[in-house]
Amino acid sequence: MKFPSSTVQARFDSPLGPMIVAATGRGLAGLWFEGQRHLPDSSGWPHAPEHPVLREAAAQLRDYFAGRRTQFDLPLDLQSGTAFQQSVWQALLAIPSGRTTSYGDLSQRVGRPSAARAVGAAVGRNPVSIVVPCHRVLGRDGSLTGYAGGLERKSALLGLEGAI
Amino acid sequence: MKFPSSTVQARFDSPLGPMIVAATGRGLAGLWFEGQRHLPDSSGWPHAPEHPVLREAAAQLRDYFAGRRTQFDLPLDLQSGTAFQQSVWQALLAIPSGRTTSYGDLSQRVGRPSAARAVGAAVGRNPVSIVVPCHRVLGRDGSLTGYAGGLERKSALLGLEGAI
DNA sequence: AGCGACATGTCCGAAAACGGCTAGTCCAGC
DNA sequence: GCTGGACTAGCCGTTTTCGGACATGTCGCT
Repeated sequence: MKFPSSTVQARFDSPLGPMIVAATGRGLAGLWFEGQRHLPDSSGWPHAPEHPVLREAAAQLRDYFAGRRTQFDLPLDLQSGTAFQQSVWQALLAIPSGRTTSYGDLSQRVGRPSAARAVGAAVGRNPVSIVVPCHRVLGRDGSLTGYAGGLERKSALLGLEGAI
Repeated sequence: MKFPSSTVQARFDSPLGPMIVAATGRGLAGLWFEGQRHLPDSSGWPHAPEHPVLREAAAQLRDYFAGRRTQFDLPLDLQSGTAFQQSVWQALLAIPSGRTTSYGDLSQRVGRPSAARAVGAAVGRNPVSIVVPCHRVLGRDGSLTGYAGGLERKSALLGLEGAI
């Protein structure tokens, strides 16, 4: 969970609570609910509400929460994670809106069939909530299992996407 | 021992063997004998022999080894160390050429009178040999004790400075 | 059905090891 | 007596190591 010193941030007020958006020179690098688990220390990042990537992200998020958008079109910077984590996060991007998958399924897709548990840990560290749809991963039996932002938010997001 | 990704390096041939010089945007950040202890991994740093700081450092070092210079005038970047290490390295800069001091004395000057041993460890990690004169520190009884570049080089430097 | 065991990558805290030390003690040698 | 070497026991920041805890799933037993 390491971010370059050039990272900038802004605040975004979502229907599910206030969020922090972060970007680097390469693209959107973070999106967290305030107070969620695994929140990085963002105190050193300058606030840049006018940053083009942050502005565009906020716009698309507003559309998403309004039900007018089902997928995002933004440059992403996922380099904050390890190689394994990045491969997992990349795999998350392939899950379409309205669909869900399981940790075990993901582990197969990533080429580590027996690392379902490690995949769970990696999914939990996803730095870009919502845009990288970690909320679309359920237990094999369909249980909600967990969400860094709280299970209520997870089910709210799935409801919004019509995947309940 | 952490250096920013913007670090650049060059090679410098000293009478005591080849050395590596490194600089960041803030100034001279490293000067090591090839193969010495605690050598950082410099393989990722671009070579920039024409970098102004590196050029000037090489020039002053040539003068130093020729006996034409007893102190250096260069911007330094010591941020690669912890707060404690930086305070120790800073204290080293106060030791004039031709003079020596002891680890215990340094520990007092740094405000940690009983941390002589920790000071020893910090001195050993000094990233900028010669310019930050870690070779001017001896045991309380005047013994050479140690030098990351080898004791021969330590005594050679002290001889050059007329401090034997 | 329910329960235990095992596989897996990463992070985090705790504990131990590791030094470019020193002051103190104790003995040989002169 | 004085000196010097060997040994000891504290000293302390940093680095390394180690043990759990996780957003799981499959297998084999009861």
